[in-house]
Amino acid sequence: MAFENLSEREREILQNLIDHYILTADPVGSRVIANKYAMGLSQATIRNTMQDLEEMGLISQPHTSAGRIPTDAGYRVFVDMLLKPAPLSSAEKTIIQQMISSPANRGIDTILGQTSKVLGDITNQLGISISPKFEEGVLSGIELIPVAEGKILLVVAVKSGLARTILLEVESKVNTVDLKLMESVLNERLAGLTLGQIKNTLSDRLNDTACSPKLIKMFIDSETEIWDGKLSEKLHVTGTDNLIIQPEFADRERLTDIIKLLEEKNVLQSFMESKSTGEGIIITIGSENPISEIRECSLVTSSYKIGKISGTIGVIGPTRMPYSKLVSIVQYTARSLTDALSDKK
Amino acid sequence: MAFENLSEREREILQNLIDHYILTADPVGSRVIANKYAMGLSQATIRNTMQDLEEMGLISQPHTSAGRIPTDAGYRVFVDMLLKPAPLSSAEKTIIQQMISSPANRGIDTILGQTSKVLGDITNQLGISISPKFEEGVLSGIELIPVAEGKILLVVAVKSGLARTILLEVESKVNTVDLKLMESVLNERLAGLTLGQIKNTLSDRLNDTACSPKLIKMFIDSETEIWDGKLSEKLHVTGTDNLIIQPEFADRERLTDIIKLLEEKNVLQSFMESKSTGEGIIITIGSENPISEIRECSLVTSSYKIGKISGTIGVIGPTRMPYSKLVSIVQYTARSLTDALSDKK
DNA sequence: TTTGGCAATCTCCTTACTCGAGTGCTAATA
DNA sequence: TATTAGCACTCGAGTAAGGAGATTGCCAAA
Repeated sequence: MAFENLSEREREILQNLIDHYILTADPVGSRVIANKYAMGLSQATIRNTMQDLEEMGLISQPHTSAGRIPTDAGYRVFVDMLLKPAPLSSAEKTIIQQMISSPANRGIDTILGQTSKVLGDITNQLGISISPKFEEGVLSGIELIPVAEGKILLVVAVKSGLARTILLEVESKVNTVDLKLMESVLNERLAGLTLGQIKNTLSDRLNDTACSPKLIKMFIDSETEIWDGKLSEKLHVTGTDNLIIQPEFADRERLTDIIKLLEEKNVLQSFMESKSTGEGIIITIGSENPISEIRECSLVTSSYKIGKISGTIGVIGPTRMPYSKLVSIVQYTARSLTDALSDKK
Repeated sequence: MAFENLSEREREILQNLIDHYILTADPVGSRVIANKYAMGLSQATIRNTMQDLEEMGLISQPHTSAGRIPTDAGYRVFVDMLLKPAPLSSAEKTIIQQMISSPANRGIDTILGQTSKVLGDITNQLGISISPKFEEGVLSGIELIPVAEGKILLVVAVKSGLARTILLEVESKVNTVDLKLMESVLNERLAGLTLGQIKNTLSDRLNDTACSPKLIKMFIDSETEIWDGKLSEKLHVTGTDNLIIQPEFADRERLTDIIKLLEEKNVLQSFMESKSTGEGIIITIGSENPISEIRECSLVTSSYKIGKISGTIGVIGPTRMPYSKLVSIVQYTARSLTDALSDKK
């Protein structure tokens, strides 16, 4: 649908209506727009335009004697054509920076936890962060460390300076020499590949080696655990309480649905990862959303980088969310996060 | 308060009342008890006894024309004197076993995640699990692995076969020889101590060594991150949706309070850890609880062991919870968890 | 000691009704 | 032709009133 040919007046009214609705959560009537937004037009005129907007499917009436509220399509137009990102206050910038980068020497996990927290806090929505997609990482080295009888710690180091560790089990004792051999074979054959590539070709690559079959078996067996990013990628969610307060979640059932979704984690995770690619901000509005539990919510997502690996952060809230503010916040946070993480490299 | 001298009848009525209230969440009247629980007594007699119980502070009336509901003290007496643990069905046992122990080779974190999930699911309450108290662990070995320019992966292995890894940063390059030296010094001086002990005495123990001062500095700087268990202990919470459905959380404010608490994690964590010691089940009822957000909730906790290190699991729900069932479930789960974890040793 | 009976109490639900907000339409106006 | 004032109409939210139902406490009888 092409809404580029909306008249100036139609745009203005749509904008004011949405602005006001975002603030109050109450259907907006012509009176409010005429008075509060001093457009120099009478209520009647505004009513006429509102009728037009309704015919176009951009706004709707909950019932006859109520004002109008934006439809998902209305938000879409608003976001695409009318959105003016709201600048962040310096206080906001400071707090984002502080939360993300304060104590050095913390794991990326902690940092992402902080990120989702700061997102949740300053947006008053659900703040989300997802750890980097390990599969995109290029292997820089593998280390095998015996930690106990039958337990071996596998360290997978990735170019951007990330490392991942997994405790493997192997039947009976393992000879140190065997272990060292295995280690060097792995390093030789796998270095420079992305973990994703390794995942798909591992068994081939381990075909003809002099390594202990026991160890090879262990590797093949734990293939998925080791190389599949999903298992190590974590979803951090903060600010559920913000959601509960929103009038759109007064309905208990809708609330339980979404909270279940948040606990499930993996559904939301794959969806968000599929969304955010590249630099920009991506906004997904209400019914555009494939996950039924959040059909009445919008997402604002962006991605951050650590070296060449990317991850996703974002915000979820009711479709009636302060988009202009959120866009700026998410964008700024994503950038800060990228900066913070590359400092450490 | 000594309630040992409750008459047989008083006990029976209290028991029936609580049983019924747990089921329905509605105040229980004399009529229900007389009919449903066929005690061979008239309503009037039961009313009399109920008055007595109310005077003792074990039950109370929400308002004049309502039935009675148990007070916290009433639940206490119920739990201490009248509780008969309900046996688990074999289906329940199976599902607990499966969830906890299915795929081998998973990290303890995943297992604990599964544990809280199964607890939440089969109890219909909030399932909680906390990772083992690392501080109790006895160091079995330390390993320092260079993973990238200025980044060193520290592996702390503990006797029970657990290992913890932390990515440390150090200014500029580090000589491999220095690293090896540091490693062996650490192993020499710290092996056999618990991490808690190390935490308190580390700087002393590193006094006069031939190690690179740069590395020593790194260790001293990151002291807390490395040895403090709190940072690596995780709290898993599952089943928030179960809570929302409960009528006692119809009040939005109470709900937000508790959800904030759950997101905070550390408050709840230290409280639960302080509770569960040793083998048994510990039940904390409503106002016995120091955390104000859960003054209307009860906790059923127990602890599990991995080697000599212990951790906590449990369940949170409204004081009106099916204690007899929960006790059995938590107990069985804790034991299964201990078993599952020691299998792996 | 127990029980039947009864007045009293209080919540919850239903119904009816008013108030106010907002619309859409029509006719007048610029 | 575009805008506006005026007005009848619609509908939801909130309030008040009036039962219905449940349960109690107490008294007198068994």
